[in-house]
Formats: sequence, C-alpha cells, structure tokens
Amino acid sequence: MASADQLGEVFARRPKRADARRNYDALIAAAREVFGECGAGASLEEIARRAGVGIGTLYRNFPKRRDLFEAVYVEEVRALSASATDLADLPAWDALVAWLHRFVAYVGTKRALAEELVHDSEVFRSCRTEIYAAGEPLLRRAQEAGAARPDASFDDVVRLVSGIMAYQFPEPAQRDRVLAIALDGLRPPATDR
Amino acid sequence: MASADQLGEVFARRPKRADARRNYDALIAAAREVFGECGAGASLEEIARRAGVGIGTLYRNFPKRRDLFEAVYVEEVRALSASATDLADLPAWDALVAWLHRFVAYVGTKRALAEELVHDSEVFRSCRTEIYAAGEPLLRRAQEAGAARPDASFDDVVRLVSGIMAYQFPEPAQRDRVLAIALDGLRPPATDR
DNA sequence: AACGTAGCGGAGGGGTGCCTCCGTTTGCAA
DNA sequence: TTGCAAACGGAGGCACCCCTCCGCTACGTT
Repeated sequence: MASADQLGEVFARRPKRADARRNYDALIAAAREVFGECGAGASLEEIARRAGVGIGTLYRNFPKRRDLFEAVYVEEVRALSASATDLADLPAWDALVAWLHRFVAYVGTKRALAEELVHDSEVFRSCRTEIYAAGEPLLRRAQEAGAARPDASFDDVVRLVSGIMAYQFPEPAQRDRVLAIALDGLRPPATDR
Repeated sequence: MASADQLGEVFARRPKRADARRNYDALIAAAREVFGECGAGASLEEIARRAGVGIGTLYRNFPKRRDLFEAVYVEEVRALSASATDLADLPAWDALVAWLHRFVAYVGTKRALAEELVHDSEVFRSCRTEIYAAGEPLLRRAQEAGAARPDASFDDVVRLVSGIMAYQFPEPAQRDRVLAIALDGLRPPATDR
C-alpha cells in the first residue's frame, strides 16, 4: 500500500548519530505539546525553546513546518488506524462507535490534527488515507448490517465528529452527550434500530 | 432586559461627525470581512488598511480588539435573534430547523463568531444571551411537542451545529447532509417522530 | 468666512516570528 | 587518540503586528 510506505519514509528520516537522535525526539515531543496547545500555527521558536534546542537544529531536521507536523502525528495515526482491526468481533454498530470514540480520544485534544485532517495538505493526505482506510470499512459494515444510515459517507462522519471536537468542552460529560446526539443521527432513518 | 440594553449601548457608540461616522462604518465593514477570513485573531492593521483608514483611527474608535469585534456582530446577532419570532406559525420541529438554518447561515461563514460564542468573553456574553433567548424557546417547543429529544440542552445544540460549521465545506451539499445527520440525532430516541 | 476642536493618519518603539548562515562543538570510526 | 564530518545553536536580517503619540486636516458652528 502506497500510503503506508509514505508514512514509513517519514519515520525513516530519524537521524542516526546519538545526539542528533536525542534532539530529534525532543523536538517531536515538544512539538506535540505546543501544536496541541496552540494549533497548527504554533511558533516554531517556542517549540525549539521547549525542546532545549537551537532553532537551527529544528530547521535542519524539519525544513518546513509541515515536515515537523507530519513527524509528530505519524505515530499516532498509525496506532489509531491499527486499532481498527481488534474491533472485528464486536457488532457492527458498536465497533463503529468504539472506533469513533478512539478517534475522538486521539484527535479531540489535538485541534491541530483535526484542522489538517479537513483541509487537505500535501503528504498529510497519507495520514488521512490511512485513517479513512481504517474507519471506512467499519462504517460500511454498520451500513450493511442496517445499523447505520446508508446515505452517509465516511467523510461525512469524520466531519461530523471532528467538528464537534473542534472546541474544547468544559465538561467532558457534555462532550459525550453531544457526540451521542450526533451518532444517533447516524442511525438508519426510521423504525428498527 | 439587561442584555439588550448592553447591545444598544454598543450601537450608540457610533460617532456623530460625518467623516468620523464614515470611517466607523468602513471599519466595521472591513472588520467583518477580515474576521470572517482570518478568525478572531486577524490583524488590526489589515483591517484599517482595508477600510482605507489610518491605524490611529481604528484605535480611537475601538480601543480594544474586543470592542471592534463586538461592534461587528451586534447587528447580526440582533437580526438573528429577532428572526425567531416570525417562525411562530410553523410546526415546532420545522421552526427549530428553520431557525438553525438561519443560525448556520449567519454563523457558518464566520468562524470568528463561532469561536467567541463558545469561549465566553465579557460583554460577548450578551450576544450569547440574546441568541440563546431566541433559540431556546424553539427547542423547548419542539421538545414539548415530542419532536425533539428531551435530554438535549440548547447549548448542546449550539455546539453540535457550530462545531460542524467550524471548518468550511468545499461543497455546500455535503454541509447540508452532515447537518441533516446531526439534526436527525436531535429527534426523539425511538419510534414516533 | 473664520475658527475651535473633533478627528485623522502614520511614524516609530517594542515585541515576536520566520528562516539563513556560519563559527564552534562533538560523536564516532579508524 | 586522533581527526573530520555531522550536528549544533544562536546572532541577525527581514517581515509583520501591536499600540501610542502628536502635528495636521477639515467639519460644523457661529
């Protein structure tokens, strides 16, 4: 699969010299934090600062903002998409809902990722492809089982869910309630459910 | 009602000298554009530039960013909340849906307003109060008519809808489809609707 | 027509961010 | 241990933004 190769490539860019690798990892950790707090437009100098690294080092490892951004999320996206497989033995609808809850857990706190998932951005398309490849079969299975409305695309679902997550909720209980309402809308139009 | 007074106050700040009023109005028009394009953090200098006005003029009329922001949306919020009254003769559910569509039309293109509606910010609370005062009765009426699920608060609905609108949709058709899914979730849990 | 003042606008100081360049440091292979 | 290529880091140039201040303009009044 082409998209996985691309994600692998990104991962392989990790440098080999010990000090370099240390800095690389510190940068990614810092970037994860800062992107999470400030969104995709966060200050790169702040990231270097927080990683305890010169700004030059940041730019050597990640010449473009997007390079850093990708490196941060590749791992998480992989984990998320991999986690779709161990839901196979649940009923179709429950599997979809369970996966979407994971999706929310991964994506919900990371405004930056959610933004990029919707605007399509170069190589980031790979991440989207990966996520969609994982989630779409779950939706289709639910639709075939008659548990989800047939006229919704997986893209609709992603937008529905990640839109809701876009703003932080003061109370997680409300977040779950709103998510539940949205998911109810995904059920088949009428009678049986 | 206290909130309306406060909105009135904002409106009354409009200056009286002809040139001043011209600039004031140009600033609001420019701000509406720029806030719409760039969100609430837009550059004030860009706004002044686009209004064809010196930056000093902007600051004299609107000493704080929020002042400008408020002035921009007061009018729109008023219109939106006023428009709830002429839906009284529709069936409860249809009235709610119709108003939410107006809500989307007003708010959907204005990321900045949606942001502020959720984060609560000083005087902006008035706008929210006003909007909620308009929309909440519509929801309650729908709930009493058994057309909307009783466990959803109006705040839930606002978050549901404005979250979905947070990212632009390339195709408006998809936006409507996703909105429809979400609104379906608002229907009462089971059988009759 | 003349005048007082409300209003104008933009220069400028301070801050922050982006990105490049290059003298210095350091890991590691020989 | 030595040597050198790889890696470091931060100074500095440029751009943009925020906000203040003050000499100039022109509106509306008398």
